[in-house]
Amino acid sequence: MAPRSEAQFEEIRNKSKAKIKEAALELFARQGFDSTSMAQVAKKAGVAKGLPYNYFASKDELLMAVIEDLMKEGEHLIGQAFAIEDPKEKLKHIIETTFEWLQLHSDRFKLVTALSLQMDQLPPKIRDIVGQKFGANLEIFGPLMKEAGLSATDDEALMFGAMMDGIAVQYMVMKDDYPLERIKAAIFRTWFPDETH
Amino acid sequence: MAPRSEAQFEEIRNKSKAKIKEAALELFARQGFDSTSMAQVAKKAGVAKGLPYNYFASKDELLMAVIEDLMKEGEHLIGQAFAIEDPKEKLKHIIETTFEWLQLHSDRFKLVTALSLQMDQLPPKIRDIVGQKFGANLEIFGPLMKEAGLSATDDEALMFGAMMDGIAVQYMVMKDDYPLERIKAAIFRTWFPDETH
Amino acid sequence: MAPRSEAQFEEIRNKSKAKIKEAALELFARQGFDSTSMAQVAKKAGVAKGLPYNYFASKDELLMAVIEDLMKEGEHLIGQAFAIEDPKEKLKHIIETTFEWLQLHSDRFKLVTALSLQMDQLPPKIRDIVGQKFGANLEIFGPLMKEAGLSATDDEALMFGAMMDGIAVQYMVMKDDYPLERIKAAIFRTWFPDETH
Amino acid sequence: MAPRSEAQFEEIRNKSKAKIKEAALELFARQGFDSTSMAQVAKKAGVAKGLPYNYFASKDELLMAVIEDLMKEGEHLIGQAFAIEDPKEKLKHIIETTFEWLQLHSDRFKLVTALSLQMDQLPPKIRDIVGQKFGANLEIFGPLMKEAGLSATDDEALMFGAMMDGIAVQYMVMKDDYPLERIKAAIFRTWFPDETH
DNA sequence: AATGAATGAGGGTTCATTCAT
DNA sequence: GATGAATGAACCCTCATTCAT
Repeated sequence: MAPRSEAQFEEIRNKSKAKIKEAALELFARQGFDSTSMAQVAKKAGVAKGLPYNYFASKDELLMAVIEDLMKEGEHLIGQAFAIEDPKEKLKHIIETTFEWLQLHSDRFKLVTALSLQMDQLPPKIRDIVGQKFGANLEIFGPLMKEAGLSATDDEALMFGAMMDGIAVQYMVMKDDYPLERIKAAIFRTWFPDETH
Repeated sequence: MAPRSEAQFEEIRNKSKAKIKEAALELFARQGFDSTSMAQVAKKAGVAKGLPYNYFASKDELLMAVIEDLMKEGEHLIGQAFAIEDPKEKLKHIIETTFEWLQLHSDRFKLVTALSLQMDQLPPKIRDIVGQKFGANLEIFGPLMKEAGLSATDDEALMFGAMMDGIAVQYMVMKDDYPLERIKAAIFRTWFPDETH
Repeated sequence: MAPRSEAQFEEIRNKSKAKIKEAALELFARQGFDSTSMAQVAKKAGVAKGLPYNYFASKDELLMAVIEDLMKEGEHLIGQAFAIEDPKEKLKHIIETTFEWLQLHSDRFKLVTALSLQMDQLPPKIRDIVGQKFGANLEIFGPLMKEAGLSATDDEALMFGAMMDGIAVQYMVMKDDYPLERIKAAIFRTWFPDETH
Repeated sequence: MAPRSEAQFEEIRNKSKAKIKEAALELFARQGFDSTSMAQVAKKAGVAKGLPYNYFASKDELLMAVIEDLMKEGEHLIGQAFAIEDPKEKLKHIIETTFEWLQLHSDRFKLVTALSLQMDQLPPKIRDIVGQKFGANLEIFGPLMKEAGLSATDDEALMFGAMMDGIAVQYMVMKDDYPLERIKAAIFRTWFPDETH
């Protein structure tokens, strides 16, 4: 019989990689990176213990791939927001999307945050990715708020960014005990008072 | 040698326990709980590898003891602040102390935050301690700000608390790259505009 | 396409087998058998990871085939020498060829020698091949030297054979640090003093 | 109860280290280094799987320790021989000891020889030890034979040394099929003809 | 109260081998 | 005949924990 075509192999590979990354993301996010064993990942992905190593050279590389996917997703979202013309709408959209994602995927936020907290002992490559991402977050609200006419100073933007991060962390930790909807409403009421929500 | 009295034994025990907890706190805080081995703790404490198990039934129990001490410390600080009469000064003092401690002991904040993020799989006892602490944080600023005449609504207090937590996390992650002084100044300028700093 | 004839298939098979054995020989010789993976062999041979198993039932069988080829090569060389009439020339030719091959293919000698040293746990078939070869070496110089009038006794031949093996091992280990040319010259000077070199 | 004294611990440690090294030597020698697992070593030594790592940082370090012991033993033997005044007796003693050890411990010779053959991929430290040992062997017979009035030239010494190595290798491989006694007798007859054996 | 040698489960990783196509 | 994805046993090593002294 003829061997499979390159395209077929490509598809198989992609599927397996996706399965593994998905399992890894879920487990890393829920239990933390250190507390997740490669065997667990393989099991959850429904593959043999050795397969992940066909696709990822090490546990660290798997984490990297997972994080990279996450970052791409994040960039995609931001990208979509930046396509919006109206500055106020743009900012609103970002805030809204953030809340939405926070609720939908708080585990993923947890993973990134937990990694950020132990950046010192992360493999350099991961450290770079995560660090750069975190730095970017800091600078995102300043221009946006100015554009939207919502803040006169960088300081206000800084504080706003801190608040958003704080909300995220508090929600990650407290989950259903956290008044996410209330604080979201409060934010919109405070910064977009004219509009109806 | 005369047999030691019960009190003497007690003192020896307490000293050993203290040494071990101190070493554990430092290592857990700096390297993370998972990345710290009991052997490292013992070595840093200057005791034999087996001794920690004379006082703490397991690594988890040691963590618990360490966290409990940390919480006590925190309560003590809050307690000091609450001794202040003037509501505005009380709030200012808490904020200032928070910043001070953040700079002095960001590692400890990191430990607690990292633990909070993986609460699901923490031993129940630790989970309770940490969770309760985090919950308390949420509720602390509301009354204080109202007392101090700084916020009309609970929502504002909620946002303020989130911001403080956000600042903490951002600082833990970025350390010297974070404009801590600037944001601190901005906070005081915003919430305590009359006064000189 | 016309269906290929049996002969064509045969040729294709032989080419693949040859490619794989060649790659295996080179890698086994350079890195050792244990340190060479089947994946490496396949890659070096330019075939898929599974193909070697179409031709060789296991890594051991592949080794066997490689060794067998090596032995055949050796026998061929010996055969050529034995075609020489003059006994002295015959012996000289063998010695010279040995040195030549030692320099050219010390890696292959290394492979065989290394295998010989762990014969106990070699698959029986390999053990037989290697063992028999080694035994033959022992007996080869006796008749030759007698024929050539160079040694009166079997003992001298035995010592001569040991020396040749010793030179080989020492050269394999020390490579360029070993005075191969010098010892070769010394041998000829000692056993073929009349002639010029 | 009082803890054991430092001397007691020292003794326990030494005993365990010795047990482990002994087991390792035997297994490495018999099966080869690569083919021996740490679990096997532990089992043969009668200790738990993890204990060897209390004493040797890695499998390589264990090998190093084993080799070092072997080298020390070798040096001790040579040292004893060098205490002999009469040059001829000295040489005879070395040769005799070599044969004796070869018979008694051919496995150990095998280990060192096998390692020598794969020096390229040995950890540098081991490579150095083994390489230096092998080099020393080359130079030992020259002075000795001259002293003993047995060889006029360096070349003869070189050939003699090669022969001794060759005998060793042949014996390691063929074991009981090898005429060790006969070749030993032949050597003495050739180089020490005056004496009776 | 204190010591540190010893245990063994479990984690990351490799690789010979199989098999559907 | 050929491909390479998939399997899983086995390997090296770490570390929480136990225990005799």
